[in-house]
Amino acid sequence: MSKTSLQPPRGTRDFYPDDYRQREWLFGHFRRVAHRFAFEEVDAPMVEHAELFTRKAGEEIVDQLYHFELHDRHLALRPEMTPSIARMVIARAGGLRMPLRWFTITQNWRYERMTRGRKREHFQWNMDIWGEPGVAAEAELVGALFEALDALGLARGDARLRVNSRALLEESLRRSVLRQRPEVFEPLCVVIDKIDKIGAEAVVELLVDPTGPVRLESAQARDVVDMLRITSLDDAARHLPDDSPALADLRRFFELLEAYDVRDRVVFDASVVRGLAYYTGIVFEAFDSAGTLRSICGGGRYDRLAQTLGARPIPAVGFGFGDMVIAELLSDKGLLPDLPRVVDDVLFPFGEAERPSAIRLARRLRERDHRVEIVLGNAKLKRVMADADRLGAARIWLLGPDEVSRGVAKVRDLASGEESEETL
RNA sequence: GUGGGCGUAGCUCAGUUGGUUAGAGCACCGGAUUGUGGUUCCGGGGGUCGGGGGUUCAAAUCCCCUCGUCCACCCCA
Repeated sequence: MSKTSLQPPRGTRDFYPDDYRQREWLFGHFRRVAHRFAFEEVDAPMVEHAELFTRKAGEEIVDQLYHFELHDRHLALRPEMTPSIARMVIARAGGLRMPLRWFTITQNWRYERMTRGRKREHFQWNMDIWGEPGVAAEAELVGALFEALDALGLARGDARLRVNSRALLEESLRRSVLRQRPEVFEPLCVVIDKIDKIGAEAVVELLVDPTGPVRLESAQARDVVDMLRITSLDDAARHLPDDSPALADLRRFFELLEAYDVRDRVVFDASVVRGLAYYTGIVFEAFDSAGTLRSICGGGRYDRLAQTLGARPIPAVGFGFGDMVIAELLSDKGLLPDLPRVVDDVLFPFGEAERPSAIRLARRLRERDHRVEIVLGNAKLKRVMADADRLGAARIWLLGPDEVSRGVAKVRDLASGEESEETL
């Protein structure tokens, strides 16, 4: 019989106590910020019906599903949280007070090639607002994500947000390319998301490819690519009518960011479209200023997702913030803390005769929320002291035959060395 | 998917052109006589050198395959 492999499957991680403390430190910041913004935490199953995720716009994420069939059901591990949130919202849409603010911290799965900052499972903090069509929702989310970056200890200039609006693109294309075939907008976005990676020429090729999903004419494709180079709102305005709602939304969005005091950390960039098909309006992604890592987080407005899933339209906006890239960035900057184990009290019964007294004392301390470790086996005092020291325990309680017979225990403060007696 | 680096004790690594029973530091366990501490000193356990095959009198060392991991490219939340 072959030996069972002790390694976790490729692209997955074990969390030993040190790692887990670091992970909880990060999640704790996510959670505190979410609570400060009055978001409620929710969760959904890690396994969903595969069809919840299998959209047909050519997204890479669909090809990377961990999926399997079981008893004629096609199931998949969630690659992202948004569809599950959408499912939950839609299922109770009639009874939910909108706009609602929900957040999740979940493990997501994608079967993909690993690189720095990307494994096959990762945790993601999601913040979503459902039922609010205005850009106040986007601004609130961006405010929250910058608060998180600040809380984690990053300096103001360490990370920036790039913002665009798919609605801007859609409006300007509606008069030309999209007039006859509005359905190509989603695959078009998926293609132009690749521009940073494969270059403008390759994107044009994909857009005109007669066997592809978009099939633009050459001149149209070049117009689209040219628009992506725009880096100021005023330049973008020249492609649009004065009464463009998308442009007004973006301008208002930037105004609101001033009130959040983050306007200087956000730039307009027409090439940001995001790789997911369901975005419809403002999209954004945060990246480290040095530009050495992948995007830290990203999100945007996805007003048509509910319809796509067969429900009545509900406007929605959200972002996902992964645990891996931010950990790389914090680690590079020396901001990832080494967190020690925390134990308040170590209780040492010298022998089995004293153990019941130690147990009763432990119960009292635990009721007061102390973290209490009872020495479980036979040990020498010297050894127990050294262990308590290394644990970082605050106090050690010595319950010897002498003390217990007098109904007391000796308490030693390990930092000061002071000893006193406490009644048991 | 392509190219490269790495894989030796729990961890970080050393191991000279192939040559006895494979090493160090840290960690772990025990001891330095009586019921008191991260130091010190002494001792100990632990490795089929990632796995498989080959060359050789002899392989951690050379060759092939394979798995894992890291980096770059490629690709993408």
